[in-house]
Amino acid sequence: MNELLELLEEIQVKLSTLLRLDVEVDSFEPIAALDVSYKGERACACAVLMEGEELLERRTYLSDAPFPYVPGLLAFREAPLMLRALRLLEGRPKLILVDGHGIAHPRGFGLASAIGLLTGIPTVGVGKSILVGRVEGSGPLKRLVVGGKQVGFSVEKGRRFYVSPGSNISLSSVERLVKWLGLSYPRALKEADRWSRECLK
DNA sequence: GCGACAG
DNA sequence: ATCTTGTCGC
Ligand SMILES: [Mg+2]
Repeated sequence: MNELLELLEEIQVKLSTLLRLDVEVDSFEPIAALDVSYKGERACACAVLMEGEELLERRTYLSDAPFPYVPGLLAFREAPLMLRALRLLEGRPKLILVDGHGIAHPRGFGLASAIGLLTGIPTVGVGKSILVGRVEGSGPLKRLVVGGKQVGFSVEKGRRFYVSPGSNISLSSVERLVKWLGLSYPRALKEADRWSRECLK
């Protein structure tokens, strides 16, 4: 089984070379958000679509968790479910927020990167804690650095969270997005979290 | 070898 | 992520 995990890690290393991190994105809406909740082996992925403060759509997809949780390999557990929920959306998001990191990952290929590569849509990873890297700088918007290179931001406004590009979007665009969000945790992700949990009750 | 380790 | 009740504070 360790061989399988090593194989999956090698796949991440190769796929990371296919990421597009030079795309300037200036239009973020309609914006989608993805999250997954669990109840034993049962899993529920939720995709929401928002425009301003209006929740345009809310779709959920239920199934059994296809893969266990292994730090660094979260994409193999949640991406398949998130993609199914995403496909249920009728509207087309200009950007997707994912509950989990983007390139702020040991091999530069987190959950948000997988979603971005598989959809071609700009994706941004939003984590509530650090998987890899350290925070540098000061102020409410700090730099998240890995191996001397900035891979994202540490955002502070009440609760602290970490943001990094998934794919199809540049680091500078992510910075503009964070400022556009007013440095606060995205309402869309709160909705996705709430409803993914709700559908398991 | 030991500790860290998204959700 | 989930397990879980009350409790401190705005
Ligand atoms: Mg979540």
